[in-house]
Amino acid sequence: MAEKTNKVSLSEVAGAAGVSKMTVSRVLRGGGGYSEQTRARVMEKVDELGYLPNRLATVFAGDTQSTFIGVSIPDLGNEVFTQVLEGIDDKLGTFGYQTVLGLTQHTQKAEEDWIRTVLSWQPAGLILTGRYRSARATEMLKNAGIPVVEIWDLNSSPLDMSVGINHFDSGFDMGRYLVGCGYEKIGYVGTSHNTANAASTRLDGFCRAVEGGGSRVAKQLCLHDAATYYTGFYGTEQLLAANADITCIHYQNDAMAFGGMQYVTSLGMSVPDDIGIAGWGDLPIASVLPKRLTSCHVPHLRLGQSAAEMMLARLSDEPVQSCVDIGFRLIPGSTVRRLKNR
Amino acid sequence: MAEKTNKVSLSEVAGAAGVSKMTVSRVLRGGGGYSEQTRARVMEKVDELGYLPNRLATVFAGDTQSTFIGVSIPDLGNEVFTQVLEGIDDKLGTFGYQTVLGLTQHTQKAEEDWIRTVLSWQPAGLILTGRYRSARATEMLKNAGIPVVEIWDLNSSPLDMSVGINHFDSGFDMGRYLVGCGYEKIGYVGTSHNTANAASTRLDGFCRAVEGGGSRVAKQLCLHDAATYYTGFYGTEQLLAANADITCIHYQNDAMAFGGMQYVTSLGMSVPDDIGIAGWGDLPIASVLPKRLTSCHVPHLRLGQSAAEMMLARLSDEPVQSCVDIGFRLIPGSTVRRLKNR
DNA sequence: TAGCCTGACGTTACGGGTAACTCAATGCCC
DNA sequence: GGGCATTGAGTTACCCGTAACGTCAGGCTA
Repeated sequence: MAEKTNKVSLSEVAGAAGVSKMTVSRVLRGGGGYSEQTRARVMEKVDELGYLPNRLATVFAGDTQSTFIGVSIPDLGNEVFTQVLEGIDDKLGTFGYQTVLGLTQHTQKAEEDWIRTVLSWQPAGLILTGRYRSARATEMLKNAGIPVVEIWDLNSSPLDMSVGINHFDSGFDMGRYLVGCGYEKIGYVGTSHNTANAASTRLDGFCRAVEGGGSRVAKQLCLHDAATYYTGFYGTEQLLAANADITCIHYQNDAMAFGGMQYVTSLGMSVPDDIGIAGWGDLPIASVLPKRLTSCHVPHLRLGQSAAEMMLARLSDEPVQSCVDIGFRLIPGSTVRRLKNR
Repeated sequence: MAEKTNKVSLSEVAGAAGVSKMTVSRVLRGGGGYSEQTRARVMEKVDELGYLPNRLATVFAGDTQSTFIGVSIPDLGNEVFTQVLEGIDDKLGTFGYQTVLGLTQHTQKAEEDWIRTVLSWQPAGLILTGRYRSARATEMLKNAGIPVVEIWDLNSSPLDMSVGINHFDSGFDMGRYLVGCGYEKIGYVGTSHNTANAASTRLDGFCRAVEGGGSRVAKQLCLHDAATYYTGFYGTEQLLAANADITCIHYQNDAMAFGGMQYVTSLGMSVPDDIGIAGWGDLPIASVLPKRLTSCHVPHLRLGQSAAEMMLARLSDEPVQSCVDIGFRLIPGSTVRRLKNR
């Protein structure tokens, strides 16, 4: 690498303009304390030399906060999270903050390592997905003394702030709805990287509702794979191979549901006459399907924006509600049938 | 905000351990120059106080490079870019670098602003999507003296390094293929945020091939919207409303192609008997469709990884090929028909 | 004309690490 | 026991901005 990045510093500009670096600093920050003549000469040299300030020095000196916000999400393959991330980055960017991305790959180890590293860069705050993390990570976060927003899972006793939805309730509602539609043997296809995450919380709620309603979850299939189209496809194949009498399948998200729907269609089955399909998340693909996909709408973009807003409010010392339930809405759709009896 | 982040510094650890901060620094970096006894006592205090190094200080002092890599992509709603980003972040993370995300929203202005800001944080390097940027941005990049990888569009005379594909050729191949299939009136549906981007370069190549082959592009529809499912759906509606005799439609990407396919299917048309559909990018959704979608495969994840590898190589002063063509592969698929004549 | 104020700057110190240097104590050889 | 390398530390300077304070000339007041 360029042995000595030929960065132009304040003092070089100062030297060129024939003033002290303090004067240059004053001109650049525009607080006054210099003559118009000096300002013009300084700005001329700034342009000429292509001076770019070194924010490291400012933050390092403790004169100001950094404008980094660390944002961790599990992965980018799941559209659910990319939408949340887009909402966050959009809002943060508008207010001059930068997103430092962390992909935790659904492991606490990766998250802990990332937190340690990113904290060493003195971020202004962190936005983290999920509520379950290692004790060491929690301790570092507490010691860091910076705002932390935990998103996705609503955390009623957050480290600092939290915005998300109640995944248990969301799963429960879906379970109750499917039971209410008259389904008695219901399957579930999802992925499982570990047991402490939002999807498994939804599954818990789902099972509770289904079993409480007198039906049963015939089979929960948790594949160790990405939660996307093809996983839904082959997961459905596996599920039906072992449980041919299942009449309805709930999926971890809409992408998997679409994959599953493609599989059952390839068998010549019809949705919802032969089998019911329910997804989750109300992803964009659902907008072009011939039948409205039974799903659960979550305002992903809004969730991300809210998280960013809470962070920004905290950073400017405004009052912040520490726990925000962004809400969800069950979408009945037409990929499950409504039986008359019941 | 916490008035004075109670960060533990080296000297505090030094004070607690009864040594100088230089000794603590030596112990933490493990280069020797201290006794086992001292090491143990220092480490004990480090753990006790929860000391986290301040990387800002190190980089600021110029003793070492930062481990930030700025990565800009147009948006997160296009799966094409999220895959690239995932490839980049994965590789960078493995080698201890952090991704600072920038979403340029397809505008040079946003990219320029982001570049200016991110450069002030002294990143180790930048990875930028696309090859067209403002003169001012280019100048800043040149002055920065850090490695820059331009991705996506192959740039044969890059600022520094480039990895991507030849979009013109890719569009050309698709055009030639569709003409070869016997289509004579072909439509195109894409989006256009500005004219200087990869998609429009593909469109240029596509038109050239189609017209050179004696067929014609009956209508190019460039919507000012996100390049995703629903845009493909309603774009197709618009296209066919005005040009009912089009027999084949090429889309900017697979998501739009899928949206379009849903629209024509909703009209009762059959693919490819009544109309041909061709996408681009070979996105995951294609893996579950009943008919293989005619498309163009691009190794997105690999592209991202290559970009990161080139960056890492440059950062460790290894020789790097400055221009890498990652290649694409036309996927004939079965959503276009092959006519016998021609 | 001394005294005070103000505008326009310069000077100094600081932050948290690290390189480069200095220094004291110890061990070892002849 | 004196000379010399080795080990285990401490000391100083520096990186780039900014806060806080100092300086100095000129204008105004009493």
